[in-house]
Amino acid sequence: MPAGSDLFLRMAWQRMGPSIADVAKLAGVGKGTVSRVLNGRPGVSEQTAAKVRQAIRQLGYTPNVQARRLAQNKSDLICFVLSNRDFLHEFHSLVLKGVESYCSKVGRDLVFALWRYPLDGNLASVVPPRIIANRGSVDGAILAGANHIECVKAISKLGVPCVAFGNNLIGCTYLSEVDSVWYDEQPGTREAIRYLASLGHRHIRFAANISLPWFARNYRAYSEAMLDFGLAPALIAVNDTTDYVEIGERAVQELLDSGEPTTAIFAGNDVVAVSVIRALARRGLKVPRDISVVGFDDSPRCIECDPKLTSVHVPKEALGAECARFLIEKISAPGRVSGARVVSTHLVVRESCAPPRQTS
Amino acid sequence: MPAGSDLFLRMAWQRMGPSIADVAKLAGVGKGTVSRVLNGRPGVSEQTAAKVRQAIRQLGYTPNVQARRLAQNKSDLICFVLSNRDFLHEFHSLVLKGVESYCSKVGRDLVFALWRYPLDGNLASVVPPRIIANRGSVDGAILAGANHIECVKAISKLGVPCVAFGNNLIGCTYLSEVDSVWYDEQPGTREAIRYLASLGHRHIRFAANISLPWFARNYRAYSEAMLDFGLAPALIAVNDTTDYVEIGERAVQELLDSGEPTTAIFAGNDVVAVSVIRALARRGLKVPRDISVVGFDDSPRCIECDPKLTSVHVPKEALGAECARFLIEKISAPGRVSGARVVSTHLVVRESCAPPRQTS
DNA sequence: CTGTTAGCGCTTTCAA
DNA sequence: TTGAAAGCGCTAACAG
Repeated sequence: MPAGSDLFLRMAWQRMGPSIADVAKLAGVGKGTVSRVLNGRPGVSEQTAAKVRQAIRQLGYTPNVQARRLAQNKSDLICFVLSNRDFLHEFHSLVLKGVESYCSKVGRDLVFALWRYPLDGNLASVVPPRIIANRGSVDGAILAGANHIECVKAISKLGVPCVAFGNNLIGCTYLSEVDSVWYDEQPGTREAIRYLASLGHRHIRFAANISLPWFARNYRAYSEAMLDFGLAPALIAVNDTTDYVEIGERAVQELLDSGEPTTAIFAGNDVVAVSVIRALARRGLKVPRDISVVGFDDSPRCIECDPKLTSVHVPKEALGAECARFLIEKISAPGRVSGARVVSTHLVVRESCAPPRQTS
Repeated sequence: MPAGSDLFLRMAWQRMGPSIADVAKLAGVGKGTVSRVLNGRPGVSEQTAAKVRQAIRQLGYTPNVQARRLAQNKSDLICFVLSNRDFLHEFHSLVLKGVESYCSKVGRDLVFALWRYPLDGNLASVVPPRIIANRGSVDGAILAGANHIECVKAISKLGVPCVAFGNNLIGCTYLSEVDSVWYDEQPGTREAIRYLASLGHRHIRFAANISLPWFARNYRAYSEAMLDFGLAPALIAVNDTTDYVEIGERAVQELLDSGEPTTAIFAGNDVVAVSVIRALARRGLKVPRDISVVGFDDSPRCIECDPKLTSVHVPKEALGAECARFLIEKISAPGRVSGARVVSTHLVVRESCAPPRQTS
């Protein structure tokens, strides 16, 4: 690689702009001084600082990020890892948005990576995303999507600071098993049950595949809330498929077959809820006239369907922002922060619930 | 910063792993040789290569990306810029997925950035995303979302290789005005019209806000196809709102108010189409019995609604992959490739169309 | 085939 | 308050 301390030559040789040395020479100061000005560090007289700034402007100088990163041994890059998801659905899109906002506010950039591996907890064949494995590539990682807890631990052990999205963790037995951010399904679920009860409902059933941990957590919150209001929890389990639309359809079928009295259905999430409403409609049952439905997530489809869906709101952007904040704290104070952080949920009332039909 | 050529000291001092020098010393070779082995460059005997690999394994060495980037003056990073969008909707999620697949296949990582600016073409107050402006941060950029053509040109002029998503470009007068990738609405639109015509439809109306360039392009494709099939194009324009749901509702209202004979509606996109179906249903009109509807995009909601929506498929992942391929070609052969690239569209038939109702 | 050396552009002592 | 100089870890040209 040619040396070329001459600015013009270097520019001609490759699109490599002026360097700090060029600025220093033009301003008639040392490189160190330019660096100090650049980083707003104290100990430079206003007079020289002005000279330096003038030179910077004149040359159209911008610092070379790579060089700075090498010298400081950091990257200012955060990696957003989406694990075991086909693509960014609305939920994680909004989480990503929250992460992005926070990062750009604190001057960090965001690397996006997908990661796929079998979720059975067998780490033997799992390799971390290349960008994480490459030392120095990123300062830390946010593990979103669905992760197995052992994989999160493995990344941590690599020495990469990381924070995981809690609710989709597989094999996690307690909140703070790894550094993570969760949404707390309890407050919103409680509100939903209270709301349905106040409408007069007593037979509220929960529909989902509770072999999936996030649905299992929702179900637990539902059960506790039901008991607190003196109602009997009842589950419509469709545990042999992970296709949300199918879960909804099959739940309705099972419900009607069983003949159990039911005036409201609490769906595991909005997709299931919408599917339930459609399946009900196909059988001539109208929501909320004949039966009430509440969803979970508060996704955009809540207002795109008819009737508009009452749903438990999950603050996805706040969740993302919290992940980013937590991670950056970990990065800047290694070993000083850890545990789980939680954001709350609440009910958003729309049109899909009504008092139970009087069965005279 | 302490020197520390001693491995142990350096590791204790900071989590900075072994360097190429440590490997060289352990293997009893020079740094250059290690570098050659690392990069699979020829000119190393298998014997020494084995020694080096052994040393690498023994030390658990991984190359420092930043140092390599500085030395080679490149970042191996591609920036995916989402412009003027609140967040990643399904469409761009899939584009991003396509970009990610391609990039990870060729060993490049992906930086995600949001960019907001007024779309009126007034560049005065527009600043490029920081990551783009920072020299050396990324090797190139994919400009997705909705961009004003002048902003794309401005980024190019910065010396950053870039490729834009064409269909959402504002102020673009011809395909190859900037390096871009487009989906071609013609083939799919033509198929849709042919299909409706073969079903017996003659009164097919297009519903959208054609002040939005993407809808305008769809409308033009629709018009041409109609004329080719000897049919008269007819537009239901709702040009005073950009809310797709509202466009659908208002289009139906306008259609019914006008009393014009209409047996099929070609919606500007799927959201408009679904909204049209719902608005129709509220007025007692059933799709496809009373009227046929076709959408555009082929988004996931096509199979989540009832009836399932017949729609023109846009190959979003392929589009993203093409953006990435194009950009990487530009990066590796500066000035040698340019222009516009196009991916095709096709019709996906589902349940929302039927022969027109016999109005006896 | 291989070791040595001179950078890449920036930060950070250290001495003045 | 400042300049000089020694790195950061790697690549690439050059000499052997």
